[in-house]
Amino acid sequence: MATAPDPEDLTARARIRDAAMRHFAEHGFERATIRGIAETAGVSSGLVRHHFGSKQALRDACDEWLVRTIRRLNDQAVADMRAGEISNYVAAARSSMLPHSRYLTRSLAEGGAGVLFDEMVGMTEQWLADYVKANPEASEVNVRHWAAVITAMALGVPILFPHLSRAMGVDLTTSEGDLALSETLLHAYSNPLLTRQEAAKLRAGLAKQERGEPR
Amino acid sequence: MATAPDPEDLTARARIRDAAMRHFAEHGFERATIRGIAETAGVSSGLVRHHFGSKQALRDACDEWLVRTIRRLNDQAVADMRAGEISNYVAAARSSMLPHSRYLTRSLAEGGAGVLFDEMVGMTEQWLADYVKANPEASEVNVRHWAAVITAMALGVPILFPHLSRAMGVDLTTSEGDLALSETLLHAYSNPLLTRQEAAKLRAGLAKQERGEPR
DNA sequence: CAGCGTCCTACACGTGCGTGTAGTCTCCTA
DNA sequence: TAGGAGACTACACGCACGTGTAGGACGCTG
Repeated sequence: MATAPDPEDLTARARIRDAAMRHFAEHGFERATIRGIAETAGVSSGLVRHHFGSKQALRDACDEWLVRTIRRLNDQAVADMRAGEISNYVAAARSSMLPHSRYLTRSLAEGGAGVLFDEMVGMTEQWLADYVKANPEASEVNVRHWAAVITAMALGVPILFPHLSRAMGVDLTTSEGDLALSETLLHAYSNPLLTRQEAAKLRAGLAKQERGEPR
Repeated sequence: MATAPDPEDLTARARIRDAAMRHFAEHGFERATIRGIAETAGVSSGLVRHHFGSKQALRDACDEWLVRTIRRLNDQAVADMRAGEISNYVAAARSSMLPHSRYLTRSLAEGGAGVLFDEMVGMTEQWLADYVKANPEASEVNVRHWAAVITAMALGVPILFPHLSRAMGVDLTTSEGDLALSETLLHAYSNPLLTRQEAAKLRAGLAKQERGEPR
């Protein structure tokens, strides 16, 4: 289960990248410094520049590496699931994302990691295609739009993790907190806030407003 | 309907605060500069320091002003709704938030504006209390937790606005985009992704895992 | 009018940053 | 063994930033 490090790892380049991901995750891109990253990696700041050229390029390299890593983990999880070796795809995806979630959410919130967002939307879209097949009454919507909105909403949770933790009154980094969050998420995903009738009514209101009704 | 500016407005202090909100919203706290804010406000950079003391204090003042403003608009919307003058509370809240949404979402994503987040959770919690009264079958969850999660998820949409816009293939800043987003949101809020049976099953799995099952 | 507080500007200071440059060391290859 | 490329360091540059300081302009109060 231990994620085998890339063969190219253990090199200074890999150490720099790992350190950069930690610093970007913890302090954000702006506050993170090349000198700090270099120190964490145990190299000189010049070497960072030698390997990556610029701070922005270092960030791009981190994004790209994360895309590759998550894609690999996802492919493996899908294969495991196909082989019947694993039952809970969501849990697998979650555990593969978790070590990088802080980096990922920061990058997303800062407007980066677009490729990853799109990829997640794509995965969700595939998932929803099956869902719509089983629930034809939900097919009145553009599935890609739906997938994008669901993805954005789902990402709101890790992005606002500190706020959420405080508002819930539970430290979400503990296992109790994780359990409480998981239960709440299951509840949220299984309890619609609007009935289909209410939604239809509001949708009609939207259309009317669109036709020129003042707000 | 035009929001009357505070009497203290039009002063240099107010102009600085407005400019700061624009810069923080557009560039984020780190990238925004006091000199740039001062230029936008048409004053010297020293005056910014004179009125607010430091960059962080300026940010705090912006947060505080936004809390006051949104609270005022919300109270007014509630009053209007009680008086039967307005039908759609969501639309009212949305339009009152919209001008500040970029500032708000950036601040939230950067870990700030905690007071506002908590306040939104509180509003959602009140709303959910009514909901649970009407739907007693949904009462097995901690309502505060539920409110916090819903709030975080709902905020994921504006926080990831650019990503969402790109993934949907629609410019969400246009009225067509706004309509598409609204319809998708109504769909998302009225179509649960899990049945209550599925959720119960997964919840049982969670409990089992908690009791020591290896992942 | 004198005094004073407030609003406001101009300008300098120190710092930490990303970046640039020159040079050393190590290892591989011909 | 010569040489050359890549890995790596030390160090300096220049700049933009937040912050500090000195002082002017205005208006109010005695």
